Amino acid sequence: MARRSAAKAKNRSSRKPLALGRLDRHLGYFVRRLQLWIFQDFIKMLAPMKVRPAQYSVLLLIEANPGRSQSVLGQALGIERARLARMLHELERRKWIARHANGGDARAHSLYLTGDGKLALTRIKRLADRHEARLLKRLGADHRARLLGWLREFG
Amino acid sequence: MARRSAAKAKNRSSRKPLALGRLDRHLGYFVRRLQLWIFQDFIKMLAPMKVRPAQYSVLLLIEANPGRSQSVLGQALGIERARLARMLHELERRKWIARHANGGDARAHSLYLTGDGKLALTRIKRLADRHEARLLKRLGADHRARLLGWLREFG
DNA sequence: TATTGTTATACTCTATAACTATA
DNA sequence: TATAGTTATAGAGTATAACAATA
Repeated sequence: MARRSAAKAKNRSSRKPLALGRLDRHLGYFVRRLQLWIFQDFIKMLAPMKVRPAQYSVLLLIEANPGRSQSVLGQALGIERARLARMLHELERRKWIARHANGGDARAHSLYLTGDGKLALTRIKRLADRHEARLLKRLGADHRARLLGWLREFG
Repeated sequence: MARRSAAKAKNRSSRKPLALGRLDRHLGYFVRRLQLWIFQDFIKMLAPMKVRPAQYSVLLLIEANPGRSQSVLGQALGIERARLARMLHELERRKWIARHANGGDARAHSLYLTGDGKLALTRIKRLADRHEARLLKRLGADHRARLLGWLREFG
């Protein structure tokens, strides 16, 4: 039988499940696994808009805080300023954000969403909601709420 | 006064704390922040041995499951086989692991720690313990234990 | 035909350093 | 002197594809 020989072949290389060893005691290992699952699901669900998690967080923060500078934004999100500069160029190329002169400081740029950006963000949020719903289903409402509460405290 | 003018300069660009907007409702955002904190602390504490989180997880899994193949190891850790091949070359170069012929399958390599590798892993574990202690202090014993329990369920 | 391990490429992200123009 | 933004480079990690040897 094909099924039996496939099972046999598999047995040769992965007979027993692997022991985690000390990894089982490391919070970082499990946090990383959850984070990977979430980001991969996010990227998959947001694929129609080609938006990655970091870009999404930048768009949301500009929406909630229009007119602020790159350095402030980068600090809030923990994105290095060199990386943020390139990311904003990409978002500008897509006509989703605009950089204007900052009244008080000629070195700084004030960041805003464009009309296109606001429109795109509406669609992006709908896709992000779907992702969040899948996560909720995976974790359960109770777990999710308590996890969120604790992690907010940590940050 | 220097202090006052510095404060004034700061006020111009970061007067108010930033609003998180919808980010505050996304579990992924907070999971990512915790994961970043943990990995950065891990890398800092393990700097004397120049070991990164992924390498550490590979060493622990080889220790707990000697003789298994690369493909099995990679699947267990979610590391892509091409990436794992390069990582194992690096660990082999440092004389921490060895690849032997696998009895049943001439395509596969069986992975083992060398004597050097076991010795190094002893020191690595001590540093990893310090990292875990710092995390425990940061989170609190209660939070940590409950988080670990929940995240284990998820994986 | 499928799998194991390898090499190669492209892209994202992190971490630096160096540069300019302001402050 | 220090800061805001830019450019460049190096390294890690992810995602593919293609390949040789073997199953």
